[in-house]
Amino acid sequence: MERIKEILRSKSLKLTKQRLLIASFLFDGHDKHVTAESLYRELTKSKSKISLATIYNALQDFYKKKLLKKLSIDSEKIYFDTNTSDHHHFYSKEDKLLIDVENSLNIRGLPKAPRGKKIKKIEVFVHLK
Amino acid sequence: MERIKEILRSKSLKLTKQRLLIASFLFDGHDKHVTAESLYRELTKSKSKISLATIYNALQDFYKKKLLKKLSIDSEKIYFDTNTSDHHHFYSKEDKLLIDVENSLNIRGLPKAPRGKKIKKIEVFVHLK
DNA sequence: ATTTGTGCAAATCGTTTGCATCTGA
DNA sequence: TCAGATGCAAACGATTTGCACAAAT
Repeated sequence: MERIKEILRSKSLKLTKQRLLIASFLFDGHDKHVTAESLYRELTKSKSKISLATIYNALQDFYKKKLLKKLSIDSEKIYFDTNTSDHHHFYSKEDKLLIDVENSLNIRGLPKAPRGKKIKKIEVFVHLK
Repeated sequence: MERIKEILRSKSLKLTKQRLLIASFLFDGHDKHVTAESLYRELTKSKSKISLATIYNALQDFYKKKLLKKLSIDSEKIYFDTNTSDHHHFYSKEDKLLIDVENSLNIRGLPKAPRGKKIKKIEVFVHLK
């Protein structure tokens, strides 16, 4: 728990009951992929009382402080990834399944970015069936 | 125009005024990336009368008939691509710019798909800044 | 004549926001 | 104390849908 508090403190995020609840779940050492909805279901499963709006706010706050990565793999929902390192994903839409693919990928043959533009990041989604 | 009609007929899509308008614009021989909104703006720029709902319906119909590719690069909107071949994209969120990257990409180091799953397609988005 | 498409407006869904109230520093 | 967080409910924006009317086969 002190580890969790330290994470929030290091980002100047106030240690509220709700944020501690969310952060404890997200940053338990295991990589996780969540949506606001899935996180809400998970946290309210136990007796915890927290509103969906607070979840949305917290996810945005954590994302802005770079504690989470945002994945726009599907126009339907926003996924957040606790693994903030450079990596890719397997995605199964029907199973709502996201699996990390560590960045061992070697991509060759990429044209250079249009003039005036730089490459910010390369995102590879491997869609499964 | 006979070419456009043939495209729709080959997919058993009725030749309505609105679909011909949309298809003529989309399949003019140049690869295009559109959203429902951008297409609506484009088509109503001239005197053409067409409703946004019809655009949404037509895009979905064309997509289901594989005349368009759907790009979920951004959780905010759905982009449709008239280039239905296997290829990738540069994307600049701020410029709302999508550029095709022909499939000369060579990706190595990809882990095998989880058991029971097959790879449907690999989508590479190169985010620009 | 029958099937299919169109176009409104209303409904839906994920997400954001306004605001009164509460709470951590 | 008091800036910042919470939690409703209302607002939002993109997309979908129900349904009466119109058009294509």
